[in-house]
Amino acid sequence: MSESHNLFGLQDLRKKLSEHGYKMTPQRKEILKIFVEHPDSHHMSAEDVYNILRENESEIGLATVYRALVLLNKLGILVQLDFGDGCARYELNTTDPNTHHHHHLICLKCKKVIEFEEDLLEDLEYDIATKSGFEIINHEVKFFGYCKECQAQK
Amino acid sequence: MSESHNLFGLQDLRKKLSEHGYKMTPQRKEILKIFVEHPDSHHMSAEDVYNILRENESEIGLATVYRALVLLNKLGILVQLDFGDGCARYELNTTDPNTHHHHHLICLKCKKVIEFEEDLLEDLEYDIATKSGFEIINHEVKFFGYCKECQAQK
DNA sequence: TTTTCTGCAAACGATTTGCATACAC
DNA sequence: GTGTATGCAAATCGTTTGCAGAAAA
Repeated sequence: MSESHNLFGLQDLRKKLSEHGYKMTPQRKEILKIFVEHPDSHHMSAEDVYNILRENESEIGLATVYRALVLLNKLGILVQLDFGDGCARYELNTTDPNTHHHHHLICLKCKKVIEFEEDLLEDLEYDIATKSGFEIINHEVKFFGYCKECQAQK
Repeated sequence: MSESHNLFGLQDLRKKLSEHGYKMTPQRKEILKIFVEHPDSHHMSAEDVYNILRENESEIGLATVYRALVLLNKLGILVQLDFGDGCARYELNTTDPNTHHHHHLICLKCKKVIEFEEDLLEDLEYDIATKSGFEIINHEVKFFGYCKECQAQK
């Protein structure tokens, strides 16, 4: 199935857009395409996306990129990330609604961001819910430290 | 002992400053005092601190506040926090170096920030260290959801 | 044809910085 | 005295917004 090999294809985009009263435009299409076609270069900022567009001879304006990222995030197609480097970053939302997403290991030296797929926070969340009555929808975990490479040169 | 009742007194400030080649100034003293004297109003932004200063008839400039906060953070006297509300926030560093700090529960509706004192991440950190070779220095955990009060009105 | 979208440039808010003066050491 | 700190205003950076024209539906 095409759906399983490409979770957020353009048909999905069109559907999600019209469901919420938005229109399908070549700009939105192209911006989403960048995320789909760059699965390796995660964590792209608006500026990153804009630069790739300009490399591709695309005439999409920066404001349009910002607006598209906010929208795709609202539609659940992209997830917004914050690594404390002063700009919002995004990645394709590949998690199904029932699972939480991966954690990030941020190297204090080389600023590299490593993904870590594991979620051991269920116990902690249950604990919080019972103790404080807080209903947890999502969580964000960042670990700061030194990656293998930087440990050597420390 | 005065030290136990006031972890970061002015003597500590003076010492930490001179240790690193900085000077003790009335401005830095006064800014730290605000954090010490407002233990309840945590998570203050530069603007918050500046407003309190102006209430106190203090003539300290906003740029000085920013510079002091950055410095006090660097000296380990303050801890910088980020709740995704577009500005850096700070609180007194009351944790000893061997323990991690508390977590934050951020209400998606009223934006309230609740502190949660518990640290069950040791297992997870150990897991990450062994699996990825990443040396963890610190972590930051944020839980997003709905506080008791907002759950009712949802 | 109606409404939303785009691109540009201007506005924005948080933070930083250059510079002359003032102050801590 | 020497070097750092301050205060102000201007600069910066990421992001948002107003508006007139362009393009989906």
